Amino acid sequence: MSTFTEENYLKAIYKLGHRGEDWVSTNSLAEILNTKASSVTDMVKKLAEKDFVNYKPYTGVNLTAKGLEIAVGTIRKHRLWEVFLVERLDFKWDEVHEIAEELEHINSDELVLRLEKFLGYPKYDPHGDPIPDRNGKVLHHKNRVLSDLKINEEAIIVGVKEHAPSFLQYLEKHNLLLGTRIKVRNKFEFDHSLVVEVKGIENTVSHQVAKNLYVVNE
Amino acid sequence: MSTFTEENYLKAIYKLGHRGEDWVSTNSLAEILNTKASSVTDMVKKLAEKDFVNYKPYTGVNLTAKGLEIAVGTIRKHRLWEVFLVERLDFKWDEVHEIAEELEHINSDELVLRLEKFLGYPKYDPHGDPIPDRNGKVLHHKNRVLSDLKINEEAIIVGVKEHAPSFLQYLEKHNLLLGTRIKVRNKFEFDHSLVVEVKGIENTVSHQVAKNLYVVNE
DNA sequence: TTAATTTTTTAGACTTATCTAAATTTTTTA
DNA sequence: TAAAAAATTTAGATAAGTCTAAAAAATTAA
Repeated sequence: MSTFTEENYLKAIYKLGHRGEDWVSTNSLAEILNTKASSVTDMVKKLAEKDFVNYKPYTGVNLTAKGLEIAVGTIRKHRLWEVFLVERLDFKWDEVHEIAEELEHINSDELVLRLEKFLGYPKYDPHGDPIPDRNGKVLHHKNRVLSDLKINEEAIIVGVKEHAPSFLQYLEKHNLLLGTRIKVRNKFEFDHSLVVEVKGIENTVSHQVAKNLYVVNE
Repeated sequence: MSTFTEENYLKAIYKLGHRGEDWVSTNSLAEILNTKASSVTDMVKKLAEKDFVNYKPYTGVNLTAKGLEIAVGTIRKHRLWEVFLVERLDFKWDEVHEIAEELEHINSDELVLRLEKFLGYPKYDPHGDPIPDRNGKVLHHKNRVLSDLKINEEAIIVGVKEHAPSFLQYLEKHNLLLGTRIKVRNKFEFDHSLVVEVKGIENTVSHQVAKNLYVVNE
């Protein structure tokens, strides 16, 4: 069994660990968990004792198989609940993160399986993030972002890297929702902004936006 | 704001307080909360400081308006989630208590309102308990139990007083579900058991069962 | 390659919720 | 109504998770 807090630590380690480094640093964890480095050190030792993480002093942590299972399980629950909130309760995609952050810690395997079935076995959450299956398998297909595209390349928006409500609201206002077909018309070296065509209309998009939109060709 | 634990204390005080005594005793709280009297004393002082309860040493506690609101709100959430679990996720009525016990602490007014709408504004949970409305109003119509009926009186089962899975499973096996029309055929002074007729079939029912079934005439 | 800076850990303290054991108050009973 | 029993509270400890301040280790830079 793991607690609310432990699950949040494991989730954070998972998210940082899957973006590069082999060892996740104390400081980076403190930052995304909104806590202090000293608290992280304490907690990480407890997680190591429970065999949820490997911990090397002054180096960092990474997940054991046991820790990985809990982390992915928590993310799975988070994303399934987000689908429920948006598709069944009519929340908007920028309103669900906080609530799902609580719901993800509800502890019942049976509940998750039935929720998944009720929702029709969705593969992605409302932000385009893949939902891990019951065995912890995650699809990782989102390797390109809008700013990677060349001039005249066409693609479809399939996900967002940034989940801040303000970003999601921006996308909504600018017709840049998931599933939208988009074509790069021009790119500017100076500020890395680009001109894109969406539904026949041209618009300028900043680098900040372009690098946070996952796309696929086709 | 109130914590998980505080909500459970307030709920417990509400349940005990609405069954008689003006002041709920430390010991009775300890018993239903599965904790020790000394822990209850500590907690109750903290609740009094937050103005959730009135506390008189060596006498007991009762709820303030603020405490009542939290208690009823928590019960409202619990019962709405139970409806969701049974009606949408196909759980059985004897499987939902534990899960709802966790879900009831999720903190979002908007979520509760949308869940209630999604479920079609149900008035009762799967055990026949009334769901408080958004203003905290609760229908209290279940004043009679099966053992109160006289010989040849007829009634309909509308709720259960006891929620233990073993009791609910017993009722299912004996066709004593909510909505069932029932007629008392005989009553025995000796052990207070009674003979009832359900769908033309006669069956003996123990006092233990009869006093835990809420009924209404007609 | 030593000094300065940054990162990480340790030490000691706080809060919440709990416990056991002892003390106190209330209630019961003889 | 005084003694015994039961209920309640206090005192002192513990565990989880956090904090600040200081010490130690690692990294960067001159």
